[in-house]
Amino acid sequence: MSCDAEIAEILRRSGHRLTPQRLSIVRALRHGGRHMSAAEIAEEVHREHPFVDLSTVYRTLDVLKRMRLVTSTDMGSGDVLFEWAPEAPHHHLICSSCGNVAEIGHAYFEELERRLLADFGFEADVHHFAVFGVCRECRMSEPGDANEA
Amino acid sequence: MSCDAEIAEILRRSGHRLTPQRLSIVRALRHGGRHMSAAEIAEEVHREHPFVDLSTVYRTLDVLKRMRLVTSTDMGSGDVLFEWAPEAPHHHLICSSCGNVAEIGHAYFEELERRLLADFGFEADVHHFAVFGVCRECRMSEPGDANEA
DNA sequence: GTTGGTGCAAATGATTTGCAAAAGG
DNA sequence: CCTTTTGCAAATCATTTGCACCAAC
Repeated sequence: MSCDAEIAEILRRSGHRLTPQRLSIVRALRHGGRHMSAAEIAEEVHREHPFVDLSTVYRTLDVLKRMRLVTSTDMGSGDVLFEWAPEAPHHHLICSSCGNVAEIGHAYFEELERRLLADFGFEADVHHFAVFGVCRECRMSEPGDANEA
Repeated sequence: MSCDAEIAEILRRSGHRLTPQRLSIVRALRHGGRHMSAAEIAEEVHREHPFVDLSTVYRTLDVLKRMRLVTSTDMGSGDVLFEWAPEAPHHHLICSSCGNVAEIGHAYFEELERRLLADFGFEADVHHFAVFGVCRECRMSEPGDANEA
C-alpha cells in the first residue's frame, strides 16, 4: 500500500522515526474513516500489535496533530475524538437533544473566516468545528418550552 | 440587592430550592463577570461559606446550565469555564500561539446561524463559541512556516 | 552508538457518585 | 414531614508522566 510509504516519507522528512506502532495507528485512523477516541484507536491497533500502550497512542496522536495530519475535536462525549485530517475540511452539527451528528461542508464557515481575518487579522483554524444545537426533528417534536427539571 | 431576589424567584418558579450555597455560587458568577472554572467559583464562594463543597458547585452549575442561566465552554485550559449567560451573546478568538483571548460580538455568527436553520432546520446553540487560530501579532512574528518539531 | 520511542506502572486532575445527615417549603 | 440538597469521602476516567529498556537511523 502506498499509504504506508507516504506516511513513512512524511515522518522521516519531519525528523521523526518510523515505528510499526506509528504506522499501525495511522492506518487505524485512515482506514477507520471516522472520529475515533484514543481508546478506539488502541483497540483497532491491538488487532495487529496487542502490546501497544495507550500512552503510545496519545503520544503518537500528539505528533500527528502537530504535523497537521490529524485533527482533534471535543464532541461532548467526555473524551476527545481524533480524525485523519481530511483534504476537504468539514464540520458537524450535533443535536443536544437526540445526539445525532450531521456533517456539513466548509462553505458555511468561509464567510466567518474571511471576516475574522479582515477585521482582526485573526487566522481562524476552522478545520473541524462542532456546532451544538437542536436538529429539525427534535424541534418539531418538542413544544416551544422554556424551563425543564 | 435585587439580584438575589431575582435569582430566588427564578429558582423557585422552576421548582428548585433556594439555598445559601446556590445564591452564593450565582453571586460569584454574576459579579465575577468573567469565565470561571468550578474551582475558581468555589474559591470565591468560600469567602462567605468556607464549607461549600466542589461537588455542590458542580451540581449547582449543572442546574443553572439546564435553566440556560449559565454557559459553559471548553477554552482549551484543561477544565471547563463557566460564565453567567450574558444578555448579548458573544464569542472568543483564542490564539493557539500566544494564548491571547479576544472577544467578538454575535454578529459574526448570525449569517451562519441563519443558513444552518434554512438549510438543515438546525437551530444552532451558538451562545458562546471558542474559535482557535492565530492572532495578527503572532502571524506577523512567525515566518510562513509549515512543519514543526 | 545516540537519540528518540515504547511499555509499564503510577500519578494527575477534573468531574461524578453513594450515602447519611441537614435543610427547604 | 417529605423531598431536595449538601458535605464528605471515595470512585471514575481520560490523559500525562517517570523511568528503564529497546529500536531506528
